[in-house]
Amino acid sequence: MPLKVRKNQSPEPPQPCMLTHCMAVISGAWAANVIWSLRAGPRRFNELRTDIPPISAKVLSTRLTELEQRGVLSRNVQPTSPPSVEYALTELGGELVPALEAIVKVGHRLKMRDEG
Amino acid sequence: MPLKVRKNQSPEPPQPCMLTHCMAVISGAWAANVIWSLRAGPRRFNELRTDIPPISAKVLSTRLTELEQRGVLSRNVQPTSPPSVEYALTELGGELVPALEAIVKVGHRLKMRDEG
DNA sequence: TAACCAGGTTTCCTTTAGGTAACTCGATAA
DNA sequence: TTATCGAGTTACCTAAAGGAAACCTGGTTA
Repeated sequence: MPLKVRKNQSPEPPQPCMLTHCMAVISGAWAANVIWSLRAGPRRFNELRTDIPPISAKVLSTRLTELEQRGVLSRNVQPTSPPSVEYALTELGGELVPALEAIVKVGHRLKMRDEG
Repeated sequence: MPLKVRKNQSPEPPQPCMLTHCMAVISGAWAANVIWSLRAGPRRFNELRTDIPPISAKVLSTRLTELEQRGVLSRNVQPTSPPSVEYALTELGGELVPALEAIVKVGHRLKMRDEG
């Protein structure tokens, strides 16, 4: 007799599409780090590069464009000379911060486990 | 005069490596969905496949192996016939659930924004 | 007038993650 | 004895994401 596929025991139907949707936003290379870096305030392009040394200009640029399109951050050009460009989290972007905090917390435990 | 690179204003030094570390765990394809599916209790291989229809056996198998190695879930074989294999979150895995809940929450807001 | 800065873009290349599909294996049911 | 099931492997292929390095542009300053 074939095994029955048990109904998933969750109290309410889960929403995997929401999960997938949001994961798509934060799982691009360095996306989470960019958001994390912005959580304390606006940051310029080259500041982000020094915050996240291994990121290349190309990937940073790609990621910033993506995140802006998704409404997570805003880009605004300061009319200074030379003009500088500031990136900042939007309100929506700010809502990602608690999620990332939770992730960092688990990161700690994972590292403890890996190291001993 | 070159622009100064402002110090990042965060109150405490951020821990981007923790973030990267943990993101590595949950950002593989369908990894978050697998964990999400297990949050309500143990699940068998084929149950996970029906929970997450687009996942292929190969990727599911890869992901389960990875997640087990990282201590996020446990695998145990029930001596039934045919033997069935149950996957369940470990305590460490359980700590990822609040993070995923936070992510789902933002997923909702992202979707609202995209749709209307 | 040559070099430098900020903030990118472009080109090119490589890797690798992921998808498909076919196959395995031991046990059991028809 | 053939088919089915659960639980995976294995082989193969491809798209696309990411890295490196060079280049660009408009202004500035040495």
